[in-house]
Amino acid sequence: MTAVQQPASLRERKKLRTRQALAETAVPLFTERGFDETPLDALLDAVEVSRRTFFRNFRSKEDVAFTAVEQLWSTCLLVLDDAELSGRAADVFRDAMLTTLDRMGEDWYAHFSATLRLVEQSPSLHGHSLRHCAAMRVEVSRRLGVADSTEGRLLVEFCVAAWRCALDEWLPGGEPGELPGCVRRVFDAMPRCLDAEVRPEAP
Amino acid sequence: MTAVQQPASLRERKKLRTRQALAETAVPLFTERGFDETPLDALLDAVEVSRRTFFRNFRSKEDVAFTAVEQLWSTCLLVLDDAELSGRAADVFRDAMLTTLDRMGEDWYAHFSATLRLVEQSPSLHGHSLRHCAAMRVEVSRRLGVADSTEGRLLVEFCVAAWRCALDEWLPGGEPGELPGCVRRVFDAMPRCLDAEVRPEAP
DNA sequence: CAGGCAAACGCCACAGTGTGGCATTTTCGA
DNA sequence: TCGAAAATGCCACACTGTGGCGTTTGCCTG
Repeated sequence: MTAVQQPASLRERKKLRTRQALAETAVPLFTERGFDETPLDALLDAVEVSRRTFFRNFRSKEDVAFTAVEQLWSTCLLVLDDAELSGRAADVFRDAMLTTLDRMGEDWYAHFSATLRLVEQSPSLHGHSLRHCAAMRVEVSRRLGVADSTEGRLLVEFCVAAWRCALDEWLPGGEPGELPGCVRRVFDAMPRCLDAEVRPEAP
Repeated sequence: MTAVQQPASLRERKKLRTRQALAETAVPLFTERGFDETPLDALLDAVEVSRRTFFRNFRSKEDVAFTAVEQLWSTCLLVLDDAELSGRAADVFRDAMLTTLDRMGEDWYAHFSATLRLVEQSPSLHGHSLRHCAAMRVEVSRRLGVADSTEGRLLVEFCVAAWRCALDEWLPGGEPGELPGCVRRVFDAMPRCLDAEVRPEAP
């Protein structure tokens, strides 16, 4: 896994264990019963945790379903911090994301794709996902140092949009090894898309 | 205003009047006291409407603050329906949006900019805004007939992102006459943004 | 114009999420 | 071994959104 193994204190390990139990239980549970149809109490009963402790670990019901997504992005931001920044910003972002994907383990891919399928089904989760993307745009802009120009802000919006498109293309299959290819394909399509022409519909 | 004047029946006029009263009261009220800090009951007391009727008119508390935004997009979709679709999809979208803006009245601009300022302050409203944009992407994709290719989906994402950037540039001033200029500027910047280079930060 | 009909309304009660207070248990460090 | 800090569980509360149901209001026909 990507999480840095910090045995740390017994207390922190225990807290992290309940966090993990909540996240790993939540995704299958929500998938089976539906996100909006599943009361939070169902998860709490399953993991045997009180509401109070849950909300100390996660900000919201949506949050607990997003562990895999947040793991990805926190890793990606670390990669960006360590990367040497030079060249086209779009390439830098794409390569950072590819590096990030390379660091993820097999189990993460399973958890991640399950999360994406879940997000597609629930409007509230979809909204949460979009908000998360917006937050990531801010962080990425800062790290790429392109936040102060129109072109820069447009580019970051564009890159995150491309990332989402790559996920859309990947999801039906969902094979871990295929995601990097989807990312490359979509990023290659970016320059072409501006010349896309409308197709007079004929339904 | 953009709303088609349909006197219709007395009943419908009455219903529409309460809808309008709610929307026009909501934005200043939320602006003054903060969106999350203002209970819905405060608005209901101000307009003297029961909760039941409120939720028959609006789907959520966020929804009532979005009237101006929805007016814009419903008009824009109508413009797209009537427009002859040919040429580059990005240009078609930009021109449709410019036409739409031209149809809006002075009072709408005031309501709209107030709404945008409100959205910037509240996380939940911001999330609602992003979800609304996603819904509009679907509608625009359908109308432009570009939903079936990677380039097409990328383009629509890109266009809506450009629209949001234009709003960001316009908002500080907020003069009605300046928004079309912002839109043109940002759309002109789209091809350039792909070549944007990272700037080695030096904090 | 009278009276039935349907739509809109208001009131009530409920489920669900998220927050704060407070006592209790568990863990860390001295 | 003991005190401090942190995590937990329990309780109560505010707020949003929904459904039931009786009542009012406007519409439309005889």
